Amino acid sequence: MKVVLPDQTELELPNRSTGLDAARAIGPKLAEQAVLVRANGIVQDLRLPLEDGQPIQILTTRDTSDPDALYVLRHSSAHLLAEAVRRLYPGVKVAIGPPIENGFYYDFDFPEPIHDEDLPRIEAEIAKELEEGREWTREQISRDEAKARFESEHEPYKVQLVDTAEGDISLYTQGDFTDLCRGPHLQNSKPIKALKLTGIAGAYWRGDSTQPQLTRIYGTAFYSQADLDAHLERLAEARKRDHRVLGQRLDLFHFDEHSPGSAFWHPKGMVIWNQLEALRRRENARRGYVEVKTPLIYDKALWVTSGHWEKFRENMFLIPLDNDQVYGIKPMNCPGHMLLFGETLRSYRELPLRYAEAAPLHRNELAGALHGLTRVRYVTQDDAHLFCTQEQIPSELDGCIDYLRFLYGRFGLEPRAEFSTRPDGKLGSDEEWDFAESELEAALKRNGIEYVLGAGEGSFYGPKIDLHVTDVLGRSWQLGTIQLDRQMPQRFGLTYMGADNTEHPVFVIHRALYGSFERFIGILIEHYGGAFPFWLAPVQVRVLPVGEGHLEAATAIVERLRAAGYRVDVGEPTETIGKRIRASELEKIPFTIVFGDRESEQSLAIRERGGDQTEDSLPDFLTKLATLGA
RNA sequence: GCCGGAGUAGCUCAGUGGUAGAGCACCGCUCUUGUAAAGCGGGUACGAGGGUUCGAUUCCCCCCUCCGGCUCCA
Repeated sequence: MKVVLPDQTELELPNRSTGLDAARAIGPKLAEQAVLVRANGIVQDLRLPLEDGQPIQILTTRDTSDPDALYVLRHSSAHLLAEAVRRLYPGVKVAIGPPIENGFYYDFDFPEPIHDEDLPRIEAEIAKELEEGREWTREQISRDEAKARFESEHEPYKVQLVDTAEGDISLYTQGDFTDLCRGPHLQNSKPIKALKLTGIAGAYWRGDSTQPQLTRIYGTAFYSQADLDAHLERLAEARKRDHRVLGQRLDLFHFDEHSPGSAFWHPKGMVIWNQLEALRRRENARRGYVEVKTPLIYDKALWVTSGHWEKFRENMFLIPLDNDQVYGIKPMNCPGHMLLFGETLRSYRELPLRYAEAAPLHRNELAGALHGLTRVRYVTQDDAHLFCTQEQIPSELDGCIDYLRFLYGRFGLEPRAEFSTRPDGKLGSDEEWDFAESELEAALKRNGIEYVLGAGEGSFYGPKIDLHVTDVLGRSWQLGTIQLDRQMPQRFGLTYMGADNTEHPVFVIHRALYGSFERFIGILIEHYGGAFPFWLAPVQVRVLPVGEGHLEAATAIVERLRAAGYRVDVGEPTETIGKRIRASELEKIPFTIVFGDRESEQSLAIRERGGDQTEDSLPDFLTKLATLGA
């Protein structure tokens, strides 16, 4: 047989040769440093046979930043962790231990809880393993054999995994630890030059909250200590961009224990909010939306009709009244909009009817799920409900997608699209979902949007197109969403009178493009690292009089700029000019004007955020600002 | 909600079974400033409740909040 190397040369090999055989055929050094092979672009264990004619690429310990090379390193590291834990904690049961983005974890069922202080001890045990050196061997056995083996080792989680696995089972052994594992793995532990355990957390077996909770140990590993150091440095840098840190430092918002999950918006934070609101209003109007306002609380009967009582009650704040009635504070606007639409018999001439409302919503999120602005209980969606005929669905979806592109382009955000399909416990029939899902998927394809499938991730009333972005800590958050809903209008008995003088069912598209103001602003803070573009900056220009004698002239400049509509303040000369410039930089104000003896309205000393300095007349500066406006 | 961790001044942190300290911020005074921190002085704090103890910020219990995960979701 032969395989094709990356430089297109062909390598002749005996039949059934493995990746390692191929490496050996090229050179002993390569064989020693090899960590895995990419065969036909797919990662494969070095111990597995190649196929005739395949293009192959051998990755080595020198591919220190290749994601696949890191993956295999970390996967093997997870096995070292398990070996160490089994030695230190007799009676522990092992579950699973995969590599993940930036590291790896292993889930254990400990007889006694372990704590942060245990980590150094485990790390030391792993260091010992690394010092001794470990080799991985791979074997393939039948399912029955594997099951018997893990049963005799009293590893119930492994037995369960075997039960649900398909085909033969592969095992990897290093030291005295054998794990059920698909691989691939390193040849030996030599390439693991830096390994660090990063934390302990609870995690449900198989990600299911009805299953027992296991103890997850997180760690990370690299091909060099320098890479680990750089990784930790990046984390520290990311932390500085964290919207919770910047929100405080830039005086944008805060949280108080008297209302967990509900932000207090400071004046500077409200500037950003209001800029987003203005953009939304302007663009909604341009795109044929109409603004409405609906109640915040409704009786139980409304929530029963909408399906929220059945599907969403856990997340709702309820208000019991004396007379056995219960009211619920709205977690979504849709039921109110259904009532509004159904208030009168609608004509086909009125459709599509696009109701927009950015009302406060309250969702009783689990206490442990709250997270800065990205997961709050008091949430404000830039919500809209598009009531339309079946025929209008494609064009309405196209309109939403166009709007999305416009909006995200405005901020330079590049979200990932996810197509979320029917969940367990959906409302409505499979046929209705077939239709709704096909409409959404067609819209994605028609508009050339790449997406991943979120099977079972849809809302209880309809499938969704979701937009996700990643925060500085690598967590993915959903922002915008477009959902097609047949259920809600049906439940509210909504119809329209067609041109044929009969009543037809109404469809509703639920759509929020920012998603929520809170989460969107949280993401923007991190996206810009607090250095907002001019049109969003809470303070756009600060004027600094050099001394007391310049305060009056500086204030006049401020007034001129304010009159032109800009957000401007003055930094009074209570401190040295150097210190006030520093403060202005730390507050990330786009322009700082220093005004002293040398300046006049004809020659302003203008410092841009970051330190660049120019000289400009006030009228020219105003002209320049106009080009930066929203 | 679950697992683990943490709550000391506005912020970042130190510290103790005998009621606490620093830097920054803030306030006052001095200086009168030229593109990322001028000098001196000053005020302010042990998350809530209960217990052990002569005495608890410190030890124990419970609650709350926050942090890292899990689950869940804009």
